[in-house]
Amino acid sequence: MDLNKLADALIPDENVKPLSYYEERYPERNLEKGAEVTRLAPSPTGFMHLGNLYVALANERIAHQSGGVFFLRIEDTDEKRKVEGAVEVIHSSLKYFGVEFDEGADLSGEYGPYYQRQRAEIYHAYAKELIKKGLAYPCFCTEEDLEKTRERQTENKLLPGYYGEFAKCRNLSEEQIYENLKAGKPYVIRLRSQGDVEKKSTFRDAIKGDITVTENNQDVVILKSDGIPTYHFAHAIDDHFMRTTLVLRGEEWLSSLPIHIELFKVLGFRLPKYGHNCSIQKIDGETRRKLSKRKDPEASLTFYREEGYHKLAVKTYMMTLLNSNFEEWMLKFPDKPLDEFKYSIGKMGKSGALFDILKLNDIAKTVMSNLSAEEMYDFLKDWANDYGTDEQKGYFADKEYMLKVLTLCMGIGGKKRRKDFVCAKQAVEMISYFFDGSFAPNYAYRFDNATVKKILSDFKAAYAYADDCSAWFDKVKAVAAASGFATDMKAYKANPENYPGNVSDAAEMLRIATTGLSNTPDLWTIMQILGEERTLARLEKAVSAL
RNA sequence: GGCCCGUUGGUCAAGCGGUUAAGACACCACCCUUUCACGGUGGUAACAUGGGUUCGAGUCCCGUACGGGUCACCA
Repeated sequence: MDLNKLADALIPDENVKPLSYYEERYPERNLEKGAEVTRLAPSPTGFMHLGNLYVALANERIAHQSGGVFFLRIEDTDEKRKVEGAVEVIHSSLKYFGVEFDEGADLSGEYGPYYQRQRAEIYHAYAKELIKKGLAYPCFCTEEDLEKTRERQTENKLLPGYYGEFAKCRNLSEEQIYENLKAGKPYVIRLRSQGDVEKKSTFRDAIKGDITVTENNQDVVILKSDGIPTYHFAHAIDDHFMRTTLVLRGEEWLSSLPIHIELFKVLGFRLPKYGHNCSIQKIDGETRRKLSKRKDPEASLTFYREEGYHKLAVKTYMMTLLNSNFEEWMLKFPDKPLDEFKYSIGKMGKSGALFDILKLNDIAKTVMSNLSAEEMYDFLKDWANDYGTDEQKGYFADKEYMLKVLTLCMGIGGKKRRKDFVCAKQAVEMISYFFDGSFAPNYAYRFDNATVKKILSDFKAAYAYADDCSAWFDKVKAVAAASGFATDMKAYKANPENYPGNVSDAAEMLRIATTGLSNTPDLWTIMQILGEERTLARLEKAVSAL
């Protein structure tokens, strides 16, 4: 059989050039020894998963830390999953979290094009080469054919797939092939696998260590009937010509590693290093499972933007999951930028980590507490502009006032910063009581109405805006005492049964009356910020609500 | 079901044959505090399981259980 002729008949692509052209066009990168070239290769589905950020961050750190290159390649070989504007989403959402590419789709770069659809010519050149060498062949099987053999295989408990005796088109005669072509039957190009499933070997995975791999024996599809390559084939070609040195990807790829190993071998390419990282999981009732795009809002990167999580918080949390010794480092050097941490692949977890939003929240609180009032103002304002209600947007009209509120709520000027704010959404809601339009208290006192009423009324009568903090508190004490409440905490603790309550309880009533909440910063300052008129109005409102 | 990967407190995890089995989050208690927080101190809590190997096993080997992944003209 004339294989050269067959290759031309099967893949009539005029753009195809001699193979040496591609090797010259995409030369070895001129990098320092030890520099790693890594990549992120997502499908343009328009959805960015937390897992995308997770693996992107690892790749980015490794490349940049080693003086290498981190690039973006778009795996758009599946027409059905493609979504308009998806690449823009990839860039913007990763950029928000501080992950940027050196080259790739929609960026410059010498190793492009970075969209797989635009690389058809290269795939075709190598598919033809394989055909010429007898290492690939056309397959005319229909979906039904494949389905039938699969059924037969499962019935007989055989390994499913297209291989050996089940590879019906593997040994088609020249006449049969041309007859099928003439008849216009659609076909795919399959690899003529040389592997043997009985043969196993150990493979060094950068994350998991030594793993055992079985040789591939599947005649996998390398070119689909529309002439577009499958992931496996595109991966081998692209990562070779983009000169990737380390493929760090999700562990769902581990099982197709044998295919990739054979493809690289058959194409005559040197195999890159591989690291398969585990996915972020979530506990769902009794069972753990992967964070699901459909079921879990927190799986989406947009979730963190909508909630207003600070990017540093999310990035820091990802790092704690990514490298087990990161957290220790961070605690030791709280002021150093993240990128100074020495990232190592060896410290990546071997088993899937459970997503813990409480831990994220804790980190987020610390990040937020380190902002200045101005930074916080900008951060919250940006969030409100994108995701807040009109009313919330209005909070930022009077910057002076907002700055006062934030300075108080963050505890700036005190010995220690407060850590009340987790994310922008929650922070903005938390300070809503400073804005009359949003003040909708749900008074929940722990004492009976008569007691509360007396204390509120007494305080209202005594309140003077000009009082300083200690004069103010003396009045709180006096009011508490007038209702028989303990003003000496030591005495109260010794014999709590002797009193209806203590100053703390009285202060809580005042706090609830003026803010609607039992957890707020210093009350005296709140009243100072609100001003005399509004403070009295709120006390009045609370009294009449009783 | 076959193949592959994994299993240390509720969670993230140190640990590389001899440790009182770190640390962080969460939880609880106490202290600090004129109110709310922050902070400080302390506490509860773990090597999935059964066999080996060894003077000695969370660490090495085998089995079992459980969990995860994967078996496409999807990536």
